[in-house]
Amino acid sequence: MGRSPCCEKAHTNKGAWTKEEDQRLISYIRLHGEGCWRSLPKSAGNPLSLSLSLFPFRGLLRCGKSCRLRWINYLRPDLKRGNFTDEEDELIIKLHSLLGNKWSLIAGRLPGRTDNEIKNYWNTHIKRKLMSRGLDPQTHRPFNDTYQPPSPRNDATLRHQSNEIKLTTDSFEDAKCSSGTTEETQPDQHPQKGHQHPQKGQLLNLDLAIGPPSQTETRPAWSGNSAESKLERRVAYEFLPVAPSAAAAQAVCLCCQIGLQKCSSCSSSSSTGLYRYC
DNA sequence: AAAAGCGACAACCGCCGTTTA
DNA sequence: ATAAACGGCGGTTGTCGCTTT
Repeated sequence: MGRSPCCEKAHTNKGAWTKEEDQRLISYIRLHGEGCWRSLPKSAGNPLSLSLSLFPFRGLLRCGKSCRLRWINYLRPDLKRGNFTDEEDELIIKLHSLLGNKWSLIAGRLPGRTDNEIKNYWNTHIKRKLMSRGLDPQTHRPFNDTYQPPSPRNDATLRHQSNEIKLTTDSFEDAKCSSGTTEETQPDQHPQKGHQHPQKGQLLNLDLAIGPPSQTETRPAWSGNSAESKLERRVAYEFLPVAPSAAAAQAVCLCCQIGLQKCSSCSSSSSTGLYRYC
């Protein structure tokens, strides 16, 4: 019954990666591509490999999970290194206000950035930045504002919504119908002034389906049937005032929606394109 | 110069949904 | 049908380097 373990934990390394290990992992992925992390340590660590020159990844004593993390967060060639720009800052803040701590979803909107990187950056920089503005980093509302918006920020709420989505958004029609049925996700019902969530009728197109091939290459956002991808769909449709097809025709891209920059699809102005997913 | 404090970030841990034997 | 591993994610921790005292 069940599978056999991918690696013997007693014989795997832990802690910081060495340059040698990195090189072995890179070599392995160049040969075999990403994915199949389960088989990676076996292949990469196969002592029967003929020579180090032919099998430079030989002797990689790491568990597949660790290899995946190292690759995704550090070794991937498309990673953008260096400081976050102000635009990225603001985008992260906007996305966090909508998605909560869904770092992978947020990272999917920031080409070359990883969820771990964004999470760390959030905890070390943006939290403080928001607090200095007098805003609660979790709710994105002023500290003296006691209203607790029912949003996807709360994990329990998330799970609840994910379950709900299974029942309500399995099709476009369902999504359309359900968008107005859930009390807790009606942003326009917040009684207080100054609430930052977009109003119903103010289309918020996160463009989760056709984003650039950053991290989404291996995770097509709309194709899955998981609770997560359904949640993405829900977020995208949350504020749709009309049928999705009609909404798509009117859609304004994310960058324009949050006021970062204009783009040719949404206005006559040109765009420099960093977040231009239109 | 040394110790303490702090910030940044890589890596680990544990959980959850999915897959597979 | 079931149990166990996989893959992915978010939260947390450990470590390193820089700054301050």
